[in-house]
Amino acid sequence: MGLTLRQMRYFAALAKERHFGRAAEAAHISQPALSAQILDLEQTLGVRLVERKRNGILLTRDGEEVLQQVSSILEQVERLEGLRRSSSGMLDGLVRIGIIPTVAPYLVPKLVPCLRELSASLGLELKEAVTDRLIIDLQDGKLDAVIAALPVQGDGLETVSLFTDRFFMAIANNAEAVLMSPLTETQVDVDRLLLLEEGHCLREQALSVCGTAGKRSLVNFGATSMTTLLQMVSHDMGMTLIPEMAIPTETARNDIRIVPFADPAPSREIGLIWRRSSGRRDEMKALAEAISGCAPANR
Amino acid sequence: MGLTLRQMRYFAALAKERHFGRAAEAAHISQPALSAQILDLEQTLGVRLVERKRNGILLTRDGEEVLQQVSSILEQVERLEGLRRSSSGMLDGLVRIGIIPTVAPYLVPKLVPCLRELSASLGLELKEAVTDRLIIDLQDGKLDAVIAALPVQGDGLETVSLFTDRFFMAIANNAEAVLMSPLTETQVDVDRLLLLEEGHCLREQALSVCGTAGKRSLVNFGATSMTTLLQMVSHDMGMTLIPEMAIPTETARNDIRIVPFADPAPSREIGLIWRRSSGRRDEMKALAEAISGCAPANR
DNA sequence: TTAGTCCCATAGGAAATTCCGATCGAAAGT
DNA sequence: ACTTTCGATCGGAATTTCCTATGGGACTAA
Repeated sequence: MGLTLRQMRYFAALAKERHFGRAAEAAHISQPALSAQILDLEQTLGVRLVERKRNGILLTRDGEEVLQQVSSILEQVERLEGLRRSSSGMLDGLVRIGIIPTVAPYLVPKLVPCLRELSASLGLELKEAVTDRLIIDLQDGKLDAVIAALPVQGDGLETVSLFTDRFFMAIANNAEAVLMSPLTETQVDVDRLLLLEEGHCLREQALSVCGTAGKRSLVNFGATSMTTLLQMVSHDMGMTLIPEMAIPTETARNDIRIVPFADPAPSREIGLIWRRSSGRRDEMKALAEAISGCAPANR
Repeated sequence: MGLTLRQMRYFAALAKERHFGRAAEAAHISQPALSAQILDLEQTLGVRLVERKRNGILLTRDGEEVLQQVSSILEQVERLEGLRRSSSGMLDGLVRIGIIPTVAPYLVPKLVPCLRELSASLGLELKEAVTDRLIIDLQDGKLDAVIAALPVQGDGLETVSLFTDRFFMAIANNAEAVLMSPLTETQVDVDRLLLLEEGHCLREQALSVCGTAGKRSLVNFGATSMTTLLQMVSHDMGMTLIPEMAIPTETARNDIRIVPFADPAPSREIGLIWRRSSGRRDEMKALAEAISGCAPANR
């Protein structure tokens, strides 16, 4: 076939010992075995590498040249060989996590210090995008895990729940409309419901919660983020569904009123998703544990 | 044992095709064979390299890293493999030749253009030293061939004659001593015989020619070169043996008289010497041919 | 659900490579 | 000539690699 590491290793030994017998001993093989491999190497290279002399050998000029290259190769191989990951504890190296936009701003600030505490040798790389995009990237191997609202569909994915995030309604403090608390879906003025743009799962969830499955001709500004949405709310342009985890951040100003829903309060389930084939099930479970251990405490 | 090129080649194929079946095909082996080698590689490295998915595979981050190294190694190996000397015509590459001091100055000027004409792709590296030194270097592989006066002794050497170089006597034009021409050895005033320093074969040859095998208490200035020697001659400090090939160069000035010996004229045999084990017998024969073809024409 | 498909892993035996011990042959030294 | 040294060669054993056939998981399509 052509050129094996075995041949190179033996050749290197021979070049070092300058003697077939001793080189064979150093390589822990018999002299004929080494002899044959060297012969083979010479043949495949089409070059005489060593000069057989009475007292040992001498490298030909070609041999010297080849030795250079072989040494370099062996060195590199050795470096590669020394790579054996001790497959130490879980959560090592770089982990790339994708997070949906209606979770990221509220979770990330808690998540980062929390995970860094879990493992100092953990590199985080975060990406924010809508669920579909994240799932594609996950399946393409561009991400290691995704944090999104369940359920999520896609081939070869595995999922674990992180926490439940209840929904509330947000309305301007000085709103004309008055909402009873607790709220029932019938009270929602669908025409005044503000939504995120297409693609955000929260948009669909809001529509679902407010029982507007049918009538789809509603005012639809298509905001880009929760923050934008709530800015619109505070200007009394309407009302919007807000996840519990977003409340502390988004309602720091006091011009928004949060109205709870009547039991059973609607909610979304935030989960961690990864490729089943990644074989990192245990790591992911540990990661999920860490996340849910710090996330709900964001009050 | 650990890490073979085979594994790396298969891994590279797999990384390229991202599919075991296709990679196996590309590598001209069966899918299980490839599978096994990849498994082996993963085991020896102690790292999961690929993620097996329903539709093909995905490299893990470790896999990407390993691929980098593997590619580099394979590239280097390929470069090495492409080294196969076409073992083209003889006399290629660099040839290191050692020449004794009483030949070099007169032969080299002819030799260099002559050999360059023989083969354009021939690199010459010349070294001048006394025979013993040259032979040691030859045996150590520091030289490829030696041009010296025969016979030469040393293990594992092979020899071919280049040409015969007759001896003459050189004496000052206005010398007090008068020499009959042709000369017989009895006419030589041994006390006035000038010699090169120890180590030069010409010194011994001169002593031998002049029949001074026994009496060794002669004026012995120990000159470093023929040129020095002849300068001494021209100042009538004595006479010296001069090889025919040195005459044109050394007697350009007209203050030296060259006196031939009576038949049979004494001479030295200049030959080419190389290691039998070099396996370059044919090249050496060709080289010798080239040298003797240009050398005697130095008149 | 059930059958079908895709894809990689495993199993078992065949083929190729590599290895060893014994021996040969060339080159020097005694 | 006799011995020593050292690499090459030989024949068969041990190991590695390979192939075909099959298994088994994960989706898909009835």
